[in-house]
Amino acid sequence: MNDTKLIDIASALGISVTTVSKALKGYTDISKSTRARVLEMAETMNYIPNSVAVNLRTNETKTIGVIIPATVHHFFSSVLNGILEEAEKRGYLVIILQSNEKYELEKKQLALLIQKRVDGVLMSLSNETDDFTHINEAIRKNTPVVLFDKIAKRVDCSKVVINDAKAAFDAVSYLINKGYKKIAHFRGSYVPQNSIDRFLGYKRALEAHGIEYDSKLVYVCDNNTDFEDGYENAQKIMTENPDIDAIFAITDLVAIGIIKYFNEAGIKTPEQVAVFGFSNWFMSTVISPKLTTIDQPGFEMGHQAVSLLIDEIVDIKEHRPVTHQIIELPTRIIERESTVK
Amino acid sequence: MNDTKLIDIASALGISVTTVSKALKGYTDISKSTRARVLEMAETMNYIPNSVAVNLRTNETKTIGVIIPATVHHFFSSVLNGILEEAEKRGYLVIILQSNEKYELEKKQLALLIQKRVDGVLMSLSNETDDFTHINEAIRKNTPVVLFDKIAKRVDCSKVVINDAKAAFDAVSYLINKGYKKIAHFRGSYVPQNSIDRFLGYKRALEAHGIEYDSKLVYVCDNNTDFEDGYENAQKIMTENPDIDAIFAITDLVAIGIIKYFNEAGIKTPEQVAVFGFSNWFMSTVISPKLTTIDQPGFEMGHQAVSLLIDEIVDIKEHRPVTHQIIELPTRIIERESTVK
DNA sequence: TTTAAAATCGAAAACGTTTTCGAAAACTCC
DNA sequence: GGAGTTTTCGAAAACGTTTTCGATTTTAAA
Repeated sequence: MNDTKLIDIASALGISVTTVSKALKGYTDISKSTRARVLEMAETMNYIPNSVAVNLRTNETKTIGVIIPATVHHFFSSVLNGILEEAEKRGYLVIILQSNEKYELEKKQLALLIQKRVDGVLMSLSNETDDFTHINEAIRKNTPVVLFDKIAKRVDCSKVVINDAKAAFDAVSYLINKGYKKIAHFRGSYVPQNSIDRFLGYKRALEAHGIEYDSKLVYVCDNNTDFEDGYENAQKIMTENPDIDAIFAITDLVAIGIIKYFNEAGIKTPEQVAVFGFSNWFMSTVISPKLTTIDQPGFEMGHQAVSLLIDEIVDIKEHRPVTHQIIELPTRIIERESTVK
Repeated sequence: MNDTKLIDIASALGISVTTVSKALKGYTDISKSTRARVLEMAETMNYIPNSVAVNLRTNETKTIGVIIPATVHHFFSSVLNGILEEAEKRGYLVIILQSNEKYELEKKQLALLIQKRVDGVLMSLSNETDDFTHINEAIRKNTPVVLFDKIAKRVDCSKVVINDAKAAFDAVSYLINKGYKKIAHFRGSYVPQNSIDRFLGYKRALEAHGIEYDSKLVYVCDNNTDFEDGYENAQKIMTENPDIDAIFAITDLVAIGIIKYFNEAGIKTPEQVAVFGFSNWFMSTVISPKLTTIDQPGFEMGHQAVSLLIDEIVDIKEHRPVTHQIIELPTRIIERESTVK
């Protein structure tokens, strides 16, 4: 306790706090000799500046807030690692909040972060949010926001995303080119943009290859926390549409649920029905057969998001005009066993 | 921008900032009527207190820091979720830092958190740290620290742990009771307490059941990020000690590496050699055969750690004597396919 | 009507910095 | 030795709150 403050150094040296402060910060109007004395005294007295006081005076906290919609697992885990690494590199701390896919909570948490005076916030939208005034309000108040992964096209800010529609299109085209003909889709819920986009990619790929889209082949998996959804819908589809030969799943998690059911039910993957996942999560290489999937660069996404955000923070601080960027990270198909006969 | 401040409300109402502040905080020496006027004006002017100023004045930040040694994956992911949930419930924000198993980084990050004036810090030690002066220093300066999972017995603070030695003892005893006789152990590196304790539990269980301990049957897996270690050591042990009939692995991750190798090499699990994991991570039920493991309550650990920490924070604030607790969370065996013939 | 008690308010100090601006001291140059 | 420069320093304001303590006003009691 009893941290040493500027005034302690000042009185120990018989000089003013002003001089001490300037000496420590390298102002040029302090003589070499007193600067040296201050530095030494600060060292021996183990001086550590009080960040809160500095924050108040300088009006910046060197802290960014992050709101993620889901529990820290799977994909967000990678993003978070990217965020933490880049933030550390740039000298910022990060406060994490999770909205549990609830709009009201997301709104409250954003307000909390602003109240805490974070310098900026990174967020991925909850499945529920279709009103963006809280975000626009934050931006209007000069707290920069950058959206990642689950974004809103209508919000004017920087974003880092993948092209979900294209990735899905590629995935389904791959399946078609491999000779699969009756391809089902296990989609996510109806609100999130990436769920919509992946569905559209699926649909367009079918149409582009002259396969008629059949709405009976799309099943909804809106539980993001375990693979039960994929498991149960796999069971369902095999009684309702036993003649499918491939499933394109919205996430690796549901894909794994599917494969688990198939394994238990004695349905051969990929011989009888192929399975294609999405995200390239860690366990997609653990399961057997190993899952073909789309590599979604979560770590890189976290990196870029932080980078954009901090760039914008300093632009604002230096009164430069801010320009919003939309970074689209490349995805690629990771071919493994679940689609290769 | 241009947040409204106390003085704005005050001058709008023709009263002093003191009165406004008191009215907002419910002081009893403000009349009902002016209090009502202040509240209403604060509402219409959309007043939000400046947390930084409050922090400076009250000398608390309502923020806790968390230092985890490894990337946010697997076990720490669960702990983090528990931390976030409990912290939110108690009105604290959480700043996350990861030390990447480096002592120097851990030390630096702890100093950073203290400089930032967090009210307390939660940490799980890096594999490298065998010097605890940085932690003792933090505690001495009145920043409470609670250790979880990877702790140091010699640091005097609250801790929340599992009994690694007992859990390992139980696991190995279970294997012995199942009739396995030549049981290997894939241990972690030499410094971390839980690695040591699990090894000791293994050794004691053997001895308690009259099986001679053979140091040639313990292999070191010190890479915590993927399952290559388990995979490679599995390969190695089957040439060096092909007659083993069970392996007790320090984590599910290495257990999965083992199973992957066995699956590829055509070694039957558990018929030829059984595999026992540790932690009950998500994918232990994904792999085939499903993994028998020890359930390590990560979420609960996060919960309890935050709870202990915040209790201590308020004890210190109210000048009550602080008492350090050590909470030992129960573990249990989850029997699945990898050990049941 | 006077006095004591209670209710209501505000001035000012404090939290620990940073930064502006002016003053004093030390040089330079003739 | 005096005018002009350059170095070096510090007083004070500011960031936005909270809280102490005294002052004033109102109410109650006598």
